[in-house]
Amino acid sequence: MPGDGRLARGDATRRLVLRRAVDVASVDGLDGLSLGRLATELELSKSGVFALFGSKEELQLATIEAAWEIFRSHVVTPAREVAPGLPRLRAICESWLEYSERRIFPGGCFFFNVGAEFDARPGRVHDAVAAASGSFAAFIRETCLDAVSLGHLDADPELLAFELHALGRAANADAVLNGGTQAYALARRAIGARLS
Amino acid sequence: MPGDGRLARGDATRRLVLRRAVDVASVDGLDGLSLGRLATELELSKSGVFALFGSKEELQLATIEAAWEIFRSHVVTPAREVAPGLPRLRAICESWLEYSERRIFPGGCFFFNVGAEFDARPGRVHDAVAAASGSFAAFIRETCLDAVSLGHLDADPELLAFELHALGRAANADAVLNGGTQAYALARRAIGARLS
DNA sequence: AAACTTTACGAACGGTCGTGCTACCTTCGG
DNA sequence: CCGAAGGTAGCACGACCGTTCGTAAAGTTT
Repeated sequence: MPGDGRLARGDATRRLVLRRAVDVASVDGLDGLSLGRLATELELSKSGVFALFGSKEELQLATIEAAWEIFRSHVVTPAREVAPGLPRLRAICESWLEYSERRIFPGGCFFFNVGAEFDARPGRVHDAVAAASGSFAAFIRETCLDAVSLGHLDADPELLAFELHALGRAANADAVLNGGTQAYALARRAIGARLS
Repeated sequence: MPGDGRLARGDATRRLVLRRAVDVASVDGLDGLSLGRLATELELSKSGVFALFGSKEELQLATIEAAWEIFRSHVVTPAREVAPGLPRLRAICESWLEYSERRIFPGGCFFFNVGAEFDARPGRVHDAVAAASGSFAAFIRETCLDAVSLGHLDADPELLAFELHALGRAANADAVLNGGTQAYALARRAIGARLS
């Protein structure tokens, strides 16, 4: 598509940079991101990449937003199409485990990694990560509440949500750190026992 | 104490540097460690700190080892003094939660943070982190196995160990990221339900 | 007392970082 | 058809990075 005017408007380049940025950040962290590295790998100029975002922090924030869109499209949106309550809860857990296991981000769950990276640092990046993470936790919690109030389950919704979220993240952590898929099998067994 | 020969032998300086290094790394990661920063904060010369370790990677490995010693003294050793089986299992969980909650490392659990940081990167640092993390996981697993074979509990030991480890790490992650102590309360409830 | 090792320092290296500034070039509005 | 707007590149900056080298003390050994 030569002469595409929209390319000049930069949205395409922005997307190109961000697609690479989320992958890099999922492995090396948001601090591991560097303008120069992105520019070299994508055969752009460092100043061009810089001008697209204005500062490194803005690049980090844009990367979080881009990762959040990808996360939602793989985990949240599919689950929302399933009937509320227990079926949706099962769908959340399964799509999340697949999202981690299939390495949608090469370093495993993006938000697990950057959450651990910025958990104890103040600033806008921390807040953005916490907001995204908290938003997904709230989604699990609400679905647990639905499942209980619909009579699908007998449990404390908040406690159940904490447990399910914990099991998924532990599977991601163990699998990425040690390799193999055994952690996912353990998580599926534990989740299944809780959602029987 | 002027004229203390052992001080000159550098072990004291090494300890001084490592004590600061584990704290810095628990917040900013092992990549966030820098020779210059450590030297400035401790009022030493950068080359002096460098000479103590020989390379940045060696500093990172030494930092992991120092953190592991601290971790063991706060979590593993106290639990080992408790009777095997269920009592020891309870002790592990409680001492680990206290270790996280009391911020023995200012950024929360050291191995949670550096585990997430290096999970998807190859190299000696990754291997050292995985070894430490795996060693503690094995300790939990063995204690679960004892508890079951002693008749204290009826459960799949491996699954139980995975669940307990997951709950603790999730409490650490949520508490450090969002502040507050609610996550620890949730974890204690979930653990208590599993160890009844 | 002389020889040697260890500890720590200061200066400097090549490199990369994030960030400006300037200029080119394409696209778009009047 | 022209001028404004904006994406992109080139270049330079100051700061910090890990690393190396030479050197001055201090401690240990002989």
